[in-house]
Amino acid sequence: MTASVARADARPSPRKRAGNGAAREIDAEGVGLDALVGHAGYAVRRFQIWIFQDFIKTLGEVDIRPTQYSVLTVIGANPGLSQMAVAKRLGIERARLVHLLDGLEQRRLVKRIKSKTDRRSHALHLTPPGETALAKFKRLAAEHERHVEAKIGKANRERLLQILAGFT
Amino acid sequence: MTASVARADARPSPRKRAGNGAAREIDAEGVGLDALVGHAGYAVRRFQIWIFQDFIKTLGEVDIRPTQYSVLTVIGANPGLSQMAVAKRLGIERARLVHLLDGLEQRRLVKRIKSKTDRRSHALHLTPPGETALAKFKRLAAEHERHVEAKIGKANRERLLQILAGFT
DNA sequence: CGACAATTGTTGTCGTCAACAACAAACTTC
DNA sequence: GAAGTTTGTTGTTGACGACAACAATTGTCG
Repeated sequence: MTASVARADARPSPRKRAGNGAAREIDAEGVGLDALVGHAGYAVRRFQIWIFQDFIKTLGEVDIRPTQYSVLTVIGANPGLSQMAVAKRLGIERARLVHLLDGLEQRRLVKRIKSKTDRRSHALHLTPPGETALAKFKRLAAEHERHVEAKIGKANRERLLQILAGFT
Repeated sequence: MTASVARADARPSPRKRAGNGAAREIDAEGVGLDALVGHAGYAVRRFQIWIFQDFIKTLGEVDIRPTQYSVLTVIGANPGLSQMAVAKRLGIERARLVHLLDGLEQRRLVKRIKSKTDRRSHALHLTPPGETALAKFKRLAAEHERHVEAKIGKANRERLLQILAGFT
């Protein structure tokens, strides 16, 4: 079993009300995370929540969420892609992509064009206003990225991208 | 607009059917991610999905998900915590924690004990079988962590934990 | 050629999760 | 004691991942 690693910070920390049978630790200061501190998944989850919230807030004025941004970016860089290709590349299920494209198409950012060579599939394109809008989205996304840099540091952000490059 | 950075890899790559008005890029090889490669959020999201899937699979035999594990770990390390304290510490909404605890209590892993000093709050404790079970969960979680290490490398995993330590 | 398998887009359901809103009970503050 | 706050609870909404099933179309292979 190895030795137990029960408490992460051994700071005495002035307890609020260390009652015996009562609920302790009103604030989150003296609460130890125990084994959680050694788990990459926990840190990654918390960071991902923070980063998405900042993205959503920064792109709030244009009402674009991270997934929508990723879809638009890939279509913009690879016009004519099929829905399957986009879904595969982004790790989105094709069933989910249907709804995403429905929304983007209603907003006149994306067009589904019936393919001539394969009548099952749709060739995805940005509309002219979609191209203009995407340019603005990219500027806002770059601003969001600067928030990330300010939060964890320039070098750390680049190291992070390098470490996780295999998952993109 | 700066110069467009449309394709990430400039490899010729034998196209499947580079039709003009047709859907291209059946497989996900030649599809460029464009601006997404520079976004930490995208890489983090993909990594987080992978890491959670591995966690769920590795802890599949005991049917414990990441959030449940984090709740059990914190309660185990800080017996008597209130629901508010756990929710705050883990960044979970207290409304969500209610359902999580309902499930854990039905499985006899956790007990809600009415606090004497504050009759609103509950003091959270692991049951004896809960303690035993958590020990097993921790062993499985450590195994999952070794999967992470095998995936991104030992040094990279530690660097990652260090970079994201501020979010725990 | 023609039957059978595979693919593409679509619809639907299910479960997880974050974000709110509202509420009763209990506590705090003044 | 009245007003405001906190705690736990219930409910709703929406994004999201995971499946399953289906029609239309295409590919395969005997």
